Amino acid sequence: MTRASEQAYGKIREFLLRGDAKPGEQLTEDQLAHITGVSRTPVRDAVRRLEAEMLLIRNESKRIFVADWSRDDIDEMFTLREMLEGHAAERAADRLSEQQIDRLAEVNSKLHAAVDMDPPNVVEFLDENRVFHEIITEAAASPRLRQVLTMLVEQPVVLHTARSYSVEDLKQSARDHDELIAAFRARDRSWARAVMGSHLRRAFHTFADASEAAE
Amino acid sequence: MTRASEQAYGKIREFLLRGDAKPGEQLTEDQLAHITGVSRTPVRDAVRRLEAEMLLIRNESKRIFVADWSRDDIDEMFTLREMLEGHAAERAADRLSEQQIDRLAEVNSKLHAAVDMDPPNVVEFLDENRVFHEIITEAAASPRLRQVLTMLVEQPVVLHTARSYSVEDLKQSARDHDELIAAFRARDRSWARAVMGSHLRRAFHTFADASEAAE
DNA sequence: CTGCGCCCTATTGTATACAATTTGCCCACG
DNA sequence: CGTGGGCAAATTGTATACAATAGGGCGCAG
Repeated sequence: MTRASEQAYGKIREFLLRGDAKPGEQLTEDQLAHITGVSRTPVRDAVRRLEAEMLLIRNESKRIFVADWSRDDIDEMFTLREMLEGHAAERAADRLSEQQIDRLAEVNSKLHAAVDMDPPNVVEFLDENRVFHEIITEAAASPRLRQVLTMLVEQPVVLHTARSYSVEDLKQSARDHDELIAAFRARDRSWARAVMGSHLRRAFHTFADASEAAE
Repeated sequence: MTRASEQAYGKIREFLLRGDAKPGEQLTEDQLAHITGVSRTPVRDAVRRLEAEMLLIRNESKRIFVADWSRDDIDEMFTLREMLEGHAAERAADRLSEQQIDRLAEVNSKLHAAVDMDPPNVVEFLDENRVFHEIITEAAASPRLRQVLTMLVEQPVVLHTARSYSVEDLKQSARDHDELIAAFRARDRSWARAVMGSHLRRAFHTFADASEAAE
């Protein structure tokens, strides 16, 4: 996908992640073409990708809607991520170069810094968090695993809810990363998997609690 | 995807699974349009789907090639299936209706029958096997899980190699299914997961042995 | 007033022409 | 003989017009 198609993908994704469209709302290819400034052809490409990531869904007659995930759906998403990223962490423990581990440490220090700001810079936190996890997924050196994990992308509701996380929650998350780095330095597959597992499972509960509190 | 797009997908997939194109071979959209009898537009849709299933890959300049999987790649595929289908089996154990379990038994009896023919009907075996696993995936009632699993589809080389499986290997596979059905009837999640795990891991070794023998 | 069917409109699907990019070749030049 | 530049051909990307299909509303009959 070159310029137009890639641009459409990026713009629509941002549009969805920012929460500009309500879950369940219908979108049309024409609308999206107008928003992105390209024709329907590349928009259709972008929509296919976003469908695969399940940010968009189609009804029985191919119309396009903004995905609407229940709490159970999100639970299931974290469970799948736990399995797959746990596996990725195991493989990464065998494969990460020292430089890559240093890079993880560097990213995580930025993440700590974002938390320590007043107020905490949650957007920065989420960005660095994504990079951190991507480095691990990449190091797992499994094309299928990577492809599958890109589909289990953060949902708008999760990103939105993250803005109300407590500083303590964010700090704990960064500490998890520290421990993950320690596991990698020790080349301990099982440790890495276990930390990743509890990291993601706690993340789910943090989300669920914040989500309930918001109601 | 309606007629043309769906038709293109089906024909190209069959084309690949039958092994009509060699791994690593380049294909062009025009060629595929000619083969499928539709224009490039729906072909491009179909190619996107087959890319997601990793039956096709693109090089750095977007040209299309038949995927070529190493033994390690296939090992990794079975490992991912083991995790995900193991999880699916757990969920299915809680959710399968009695009728669905009966249907599994019915499908598996056809599978036994296909094995008992002389010579064994391997194509029929593989078809019924796929249906069997799909029923379980469906019963897991997790859209993401289902979507992810459809990507971990059988590779041409696996289907091709299956033709040289011994009758005993095929029988063992059908027996695994019998045990899985027993686990479902007992509503025993752990049992179901364990059987699914060993079933798929053995399937990998059966493949790997047959594959080596062929060399 | 209600239910059914038809038609018009909204929306997605397909074909095709053209644009952009990439590849590979050929030839000039060192 | 090798190497690099540039041109032509092959291939993918985009726009647009038209086709097919689904949905919603309106009128008519009961």
